[in-house]
Amino acid sequence: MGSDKIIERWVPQFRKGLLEFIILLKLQQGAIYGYELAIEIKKLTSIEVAEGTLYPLLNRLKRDGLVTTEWQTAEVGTPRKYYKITTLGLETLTKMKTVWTNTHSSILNMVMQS
Amino acid sequence: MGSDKIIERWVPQFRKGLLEFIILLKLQQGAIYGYELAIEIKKLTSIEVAEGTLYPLLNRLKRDGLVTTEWQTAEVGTPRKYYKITTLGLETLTKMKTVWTNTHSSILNMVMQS
DNA sequence: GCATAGTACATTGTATTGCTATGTATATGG
DNA sequence: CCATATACATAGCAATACAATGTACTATGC
Repeated sequence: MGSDKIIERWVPQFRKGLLEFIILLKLQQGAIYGYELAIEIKKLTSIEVAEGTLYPLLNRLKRDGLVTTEWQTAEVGTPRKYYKITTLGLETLTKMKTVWTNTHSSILNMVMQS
Repeated sequence: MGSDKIIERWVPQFRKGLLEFIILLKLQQGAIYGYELAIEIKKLTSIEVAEGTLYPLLNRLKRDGLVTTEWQTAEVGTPRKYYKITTLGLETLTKMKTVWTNTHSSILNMVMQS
């Protein structure tokens, strides 16, 4: 098996948890609805989030109180469910940033040593 | 539920996949056995790897041809199984470094914007 | 009118994988 | 002897990314 195949299997695993972090980062900039969020994430990180990944994840964030939701209907178009980050979400995000920063510097050290 | 509790649940998810990357990074510096590897990872990254996590993971890496193993017996002490990175492992590691770097810069951009 | 593509949300089932718990065996210090 | 540390290993559980599928509305071209 080539390394490409291995990477292909690894990347989704690598993303686990990371997606939650990325979504909260994006939500920090303002409320957004699911479909737009998927497009934004792809634009910003080149990560293609499947809808079967995104919606359950957003529901988990809501269940845990990190986001709230609000339906918005317009005269035209399908109703959109907007997600907004809560105080708890912002608190959590701050801690995630710390974990990310620490992990990054550890890994950077290991890369340097090699 | 407080943000600490949420982070506690998030961190293991965040590590998924990352562990493989960290292990290959360490192995790049030379062969090492499982028990020592766990201690090294904790020292380098503050990540406490449970043995029930580490050994299955090392076996996966072996199954996929990223590492080879060799038993080494000494006059005293328990025999140790040394893990050595293969060419395929080094190839894979290079690609993982790229993914890591790209992801990091994307996230950095999102952090900046906020 | 109507077909096609796009927008928007949602669920089910599967595979992967980190972790807890547990087990085996050897070595060492009190 | 008995606790602790070293060293490897497996079984079962829980979390989660993803593919596949479904519903419903809108926009565009013909």
